[in-house]
Amino acid sequence: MIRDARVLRAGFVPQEVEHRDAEVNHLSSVLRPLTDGDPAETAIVTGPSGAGKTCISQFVTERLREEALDIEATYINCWRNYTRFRTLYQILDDIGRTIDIHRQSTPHDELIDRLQQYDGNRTVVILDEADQLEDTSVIYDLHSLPQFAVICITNNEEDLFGRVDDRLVSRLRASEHVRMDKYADEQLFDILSARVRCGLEEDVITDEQLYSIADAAAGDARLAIGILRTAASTADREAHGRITDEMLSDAATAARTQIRQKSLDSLTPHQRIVYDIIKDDGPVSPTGIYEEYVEEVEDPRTKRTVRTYLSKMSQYNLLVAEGTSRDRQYTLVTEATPSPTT
DNA sequence: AATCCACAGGAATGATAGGGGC
DNA sequence: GCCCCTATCATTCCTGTGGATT
Repeated sequence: MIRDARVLRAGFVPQEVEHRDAEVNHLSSVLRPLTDGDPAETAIVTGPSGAGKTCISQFVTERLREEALDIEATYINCWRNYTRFRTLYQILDDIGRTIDIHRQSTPHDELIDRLQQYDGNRTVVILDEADQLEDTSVIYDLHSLPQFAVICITNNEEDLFGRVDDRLVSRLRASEHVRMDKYADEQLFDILSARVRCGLEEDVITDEQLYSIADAAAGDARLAIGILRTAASTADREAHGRITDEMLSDAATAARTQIRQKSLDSLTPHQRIVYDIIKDDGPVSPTGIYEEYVEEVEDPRTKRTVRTYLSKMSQYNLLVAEGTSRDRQYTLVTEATPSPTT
């Protein structure tokens, strides 16, 4: 029933991108100078999650590499923990300059020097989720090196600009912007059916079912494909000839909880306790949370630290903060469960 | 209107862990 | 084993904000 599992995987870059011609052309034109060996501007790609930012960035760079021999590309996901050191390290690793670098005992400056001295091919560096960088100076580091072309991918450009220093902001504002929106349901449907054509046998899933996936995913292509993948693998495992509606709705909830679980697993015990307090007590004020927290643990951390936990968890989309100042309250992110119809 | 209070989050600092060089 | 490096986490101090209190 599964013909080609690759096309359903997260991170698969298709041969043809649906409904993103303008954005693809725009980004291509920014990177075009590279094919003549010239430096290219920094590009910023913004849009909500699952809008195809990562996909078109990789698609464009791959196509560029088909056209010109001497272009390298490296993809870095800055999501979580990506410090300046690790980012630089990974870039160097990808271009093969880490042979004699020791993971834990090399100064930053040494890494920068390596990059500066790099005299190999022009390289496209895709910084995915760049707004998640702990230390945005990496962008600055790269920006000033002509042999690297940078694509910064971010959900929200203000989040990114708010965290880089002023020198860079003005330069980034001047750089090329590719803005993307959520997919409409029909577009999502087209994307899904293209994947189904390559990935699944015939008649495994109906058009109506694809529409209901598109609807549940609310414009998020990554989520939509995730749902399709999970449902397909259930059907495959149970040796069912086709995907049932029940598998689909299970897959939809699974896809959501999976994302949440991943974030949850990365919490420290103390953070987890704070999370559970909010889960059990519903909307709580920061002081309420802290008092409860002090009750529950042996060696409580400071208030400031708990505040850091709270803002971290909101960033991970586990919590939402409502209200400002004194009436601020924290709640768990309400599970969005869009119903198939309506 | 002035003041107070709870809160958010930046910056600097310190403690601790772990890898490599010697 | 000691020294040097970085990472990571917590703490302390501090500034800014906005609603509440007087």
